Amino acid sequence: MATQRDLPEAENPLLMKLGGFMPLSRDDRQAIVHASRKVRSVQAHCDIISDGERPNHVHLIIDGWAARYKILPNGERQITAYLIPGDFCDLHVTILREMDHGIVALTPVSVADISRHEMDTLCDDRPRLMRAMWWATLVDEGVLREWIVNIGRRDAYARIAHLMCEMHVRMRNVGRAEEGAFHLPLTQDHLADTLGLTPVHINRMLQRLRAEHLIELGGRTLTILDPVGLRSAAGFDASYLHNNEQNGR
Amino acid sequence: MATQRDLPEAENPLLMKLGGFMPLSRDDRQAIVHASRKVRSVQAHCDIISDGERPNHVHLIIDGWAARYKILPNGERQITAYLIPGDFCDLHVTILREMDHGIVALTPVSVADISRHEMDTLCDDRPRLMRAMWWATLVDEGVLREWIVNIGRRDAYARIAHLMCEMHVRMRNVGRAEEGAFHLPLTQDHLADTLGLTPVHINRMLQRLRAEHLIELGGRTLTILDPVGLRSAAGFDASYLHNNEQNGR
DNA sequence: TCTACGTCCTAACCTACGTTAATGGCCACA
DNA sequence: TGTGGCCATTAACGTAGGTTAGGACGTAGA
Repeated sequence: MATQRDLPEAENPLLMKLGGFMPLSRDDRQAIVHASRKVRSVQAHCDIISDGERPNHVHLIIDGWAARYKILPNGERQITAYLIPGDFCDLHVTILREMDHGIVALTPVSVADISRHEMDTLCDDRPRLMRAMWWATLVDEGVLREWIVNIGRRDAYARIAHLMCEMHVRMRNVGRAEEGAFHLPLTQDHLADTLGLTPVHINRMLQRLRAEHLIELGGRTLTILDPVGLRSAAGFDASYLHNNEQNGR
Repeated sequence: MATQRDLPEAENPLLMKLGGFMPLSRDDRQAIVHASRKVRSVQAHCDIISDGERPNHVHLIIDGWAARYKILPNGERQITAYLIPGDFCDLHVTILREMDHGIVALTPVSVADISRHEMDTLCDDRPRLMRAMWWATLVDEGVLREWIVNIGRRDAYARIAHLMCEMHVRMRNVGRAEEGAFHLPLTQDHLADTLGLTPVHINRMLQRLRAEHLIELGGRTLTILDPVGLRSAAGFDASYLHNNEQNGR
């Protein structure tokens, strides 16, 4: 399962992500490449970590999409985050007794398993790296807050547009988007479970976004035809993503 | 402004909160009491930290209620968290360039300002304490996720009930609730801005919760008359709060 | 070639919640 | 002893989004 070939630096998504926050030394970069060497494959639709589990490793997404989700007693599902290359599933969850939610692969996913010990030495030896990973968790928290705002205070149309804007920026940050087009492997059911809507209504709003020439969506690829229009429909302000580079485009 | 009298241990909410996660040594306890000695008062309705600010200190709520909030371009407000005694406003926000939201005092609030330096030495010298504070931030994250589930997938009635259950557990954890009654200094407008509803509809649902003898609410005090009934109306499962003690009651 | 299944799409109808607006209680302050 | 402001409450009415139930299409596997 585990391949031992190191990813070339240019393809390492964590490197790209953290590099967008602060410049990293050659040693820091190599330490990251080294830490993410043990890559494992997970099939689509399989849990990477299940609710109630107590993981021994820290899991880092190298390739593919995953979703954090919770199941309600009545069987309904709420997705609380999307995880894309460069995202940690459970950066410090070893402190808690057990997972209070599950993480499922939406596509075939490559995960790097990083042992608790390896993580500790990484943080101890490389304070700048630790700082960069702190930054990443704080951004994740900011994203959670923005999702609350999104679901709580925007209508269905703006909600979808906002999610698209966010995922576009995040995909660009790890070199997974170009020219406003990127891989969005979500069904309308996923979108519904993410945004607190029904699949039927998601469909209606997608039609509208298409009719207004803001997006093209098909074959699991999203193309943003009119970035300015989409952002204004969403009321999107990227500052909560705390990127160094100029935000938005 | 700042009073120099140390809070007696029994009244220090952070001590109570962290103690609910792991037993703390005498030295750890004194370190916390010492760190929270510089207490400052903030009037109700004033920002403790404003959007865009870059705080120099870490702020710890010692007494009173505060709310994290974001304002949308159209002027609407979404509250993304309630902060009660023992909660940090911005535990590691010094890493980010600036705040991406504001924090407002809902009642007169006592805040302890802890300098960045003091925080660092606390973490360096007392690894157990650092671990306990990690735990607290992870729980905060879990709460954010649960709020997404709450707003996304529960109806208005269950949403309100769920918030009440959560705040009850959290208030109990810091010794601020007894016999199912506690101080809830929120207007119906606050509840609306928290739960993605309108004040009018909040009112309707409160009437219903009262009519069904689940709660009493008045004079800024919430009394939970029927804890089991309220929890079942909410679909509340406290495991996301990761307490040591038996959850729920 | 047929069947099974997942996904997208649409239509008709329904309801939980929003909107607007008015009333009354309470309390601080003149 | 008023008066203004905040807050809770209620009613009448409007609508965004939910529900139910289909049909069309593509793909996988027998």
